[in-house]
Amino acid sequence: MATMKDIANKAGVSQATVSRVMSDSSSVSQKTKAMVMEWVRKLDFEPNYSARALASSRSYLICLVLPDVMNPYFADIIYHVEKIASFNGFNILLCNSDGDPKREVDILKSLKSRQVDGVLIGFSDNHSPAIKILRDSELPTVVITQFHEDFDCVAVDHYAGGEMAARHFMDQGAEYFIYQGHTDDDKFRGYYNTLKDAGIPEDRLDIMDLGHVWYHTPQRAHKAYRRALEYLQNRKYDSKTGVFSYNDLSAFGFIHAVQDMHLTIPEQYSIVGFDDTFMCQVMRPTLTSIAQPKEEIGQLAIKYLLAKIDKKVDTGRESFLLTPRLVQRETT
Amino acid sequence: MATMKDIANKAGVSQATVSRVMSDSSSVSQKTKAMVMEWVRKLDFEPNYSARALASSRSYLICLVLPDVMNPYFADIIYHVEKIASFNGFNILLCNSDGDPKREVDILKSLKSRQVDGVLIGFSDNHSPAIKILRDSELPTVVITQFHEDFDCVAVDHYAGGEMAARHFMDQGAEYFIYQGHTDDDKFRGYYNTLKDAGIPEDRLDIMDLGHVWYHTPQRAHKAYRRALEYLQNRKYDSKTGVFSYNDLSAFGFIHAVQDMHLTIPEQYSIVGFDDTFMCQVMRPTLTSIAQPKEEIGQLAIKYLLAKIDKKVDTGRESFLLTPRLVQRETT
DNA sequence: CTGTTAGCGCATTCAT
DNA sequence: ATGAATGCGCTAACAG
Repeated sequence: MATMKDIANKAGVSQATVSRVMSDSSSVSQKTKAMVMEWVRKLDFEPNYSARALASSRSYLICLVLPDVMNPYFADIIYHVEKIASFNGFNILLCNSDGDPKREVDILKSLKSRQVDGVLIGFSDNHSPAIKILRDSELPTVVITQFHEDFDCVAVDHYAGGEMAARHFMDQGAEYFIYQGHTDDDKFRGYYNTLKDAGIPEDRLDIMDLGHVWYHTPQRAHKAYRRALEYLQNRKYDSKTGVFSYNDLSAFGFIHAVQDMHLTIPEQYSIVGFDDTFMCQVMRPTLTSIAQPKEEIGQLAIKYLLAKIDKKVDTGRESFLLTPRLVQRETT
Repeated sequence: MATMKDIANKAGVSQATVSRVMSDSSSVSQKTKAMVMEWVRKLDFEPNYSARALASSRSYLICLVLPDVMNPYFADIIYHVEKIASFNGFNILLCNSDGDPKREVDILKSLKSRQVDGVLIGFSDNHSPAIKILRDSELPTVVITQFHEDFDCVAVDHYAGGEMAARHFMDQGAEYFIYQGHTDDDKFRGYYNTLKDAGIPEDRLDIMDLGHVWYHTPQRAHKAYRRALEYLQNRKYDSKTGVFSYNDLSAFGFIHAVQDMHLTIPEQYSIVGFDDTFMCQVMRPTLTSIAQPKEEIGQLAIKYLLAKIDKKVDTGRESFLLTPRLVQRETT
């Protein structure tokens, strides 16, 4: 590995001049610049990041902390973030918190010593102790997926998503409504409030709580399936029913239960998932789902973070609330 | 951020002693060690990685280069690799080559200047120009997923996988065989040779080439579906047929075509996918698939790489060929 | 426009 | 067992 010193010797200039050429900041004459660049090419020189980071406390490293890198939703985010980051000369340090606040704390503590330039994080929990650590670190940060008042955020309007599902069901003529998922969630609130405001009586809304986990496993679908089967077996009501699920995987579970009970989709049961994962298009029947603009989330988050790092943005808190979109398919 | 100097001042020792305590290598008296550690705790000291890397050329950074981080198969690998790496004090630098040799080359060129300690890579192509660069860099490297004679590898025996599919079909009484995918692949060879050796005439094997891409998109399934539909519409043969697909997504495409033609699974068409992604359990009918031991691949690869970095392993080339496993479900 | 100098925080060699 | 000194490769004043 050639160093600036090597280049300087060959080109007959000082090491500082080589540094100037590389950062092409301050003034360097065209002639010496050309000289230096020639040797940079000849010796295939690339500046040492560790040395640069040590001297300038700029590592060109962005840490991406996610609760579950296996989840296709986050995998999408990783892809778009990495793409733009690398395009701008930054590398991604990927950390999986596993939805565990302890791991999250450890990760964030290590960031300062890694001298990362910025952090992109999806918290495992909005009350994670990691939050204080991150705030105290004063690292440029952008929170993705959820909101947190202490940070700049790029999130999706889950409330609006719930609203969309509710309206869609009513448009389709549903008279009874089910929600699959935990109720401490904006998408539930949007769903519930919209139905209530439309005059739907409370006894026409059933809630099937499946607990909340980040893990993206087939067990999710199984659990939803079994709960749904049990539910359908004991059910007498037969007007058109809308089923809104907190994620696609659980929606598939419900679909299978409906099929096993020889009920019809979408005539008797109209189903809407959440996330619009690629499975929605692959499954039969194809699943109507609320799509989160994953590409936009990732791109916006990393672009905003890079701008913050470059001090191009610093006017206090700024958050982006992206609107989801209902993608209609065969289940409705 | 406290530095060793700060600790040294507080503890009344030299910075060198603090360094010794932190690396707990050379001899330090119990007393001074305790003193130092106390201040390390009090000041919440953590060594600066950039400085350490610069001085010792050890970054505790592992670069994971993958062709498609969105693919669930690789997402699994990322998860297991990150887990073990972080447990051992290493961080993961994640790079997506997008299956593009040019990007791959750029990534690998940058690794030296990043001073990464090791590389875990899944090549976009076994003839990628990136290979020479990586070889010349002399960085500790482990290649995952595929084989390459110039590197240590952790791969899966695709040939055996094809063999398993072939035998499985014959056991089920299939008389006609289809292969979906590109034929320049060991899983095809294993499939083909096994059938041939069993006396199956060549005209009983159809190949449906879908091209080879890393990208994991629903379009894959659509393409497979349309090709399969067209194929089935023109088909007269009606003995039991085994369909072996080079990945699960394409297998689903075939399944849908069979369903649309009102043919039966597994009576008329017996289908086996590859990868055993979680969709196999979620889809109806559930898909029989050749499972790659993803967890084992990831764990073995990173463990072996860490051992190489620690110079605990250096006895020439060593490669691991893991055996896949057929998971039978409803499609066979 | 360019060279000199002084660190950045740590590992490491050489003394003691 | 420990301190002093040196250098890793680069950035950032400070001179000129």
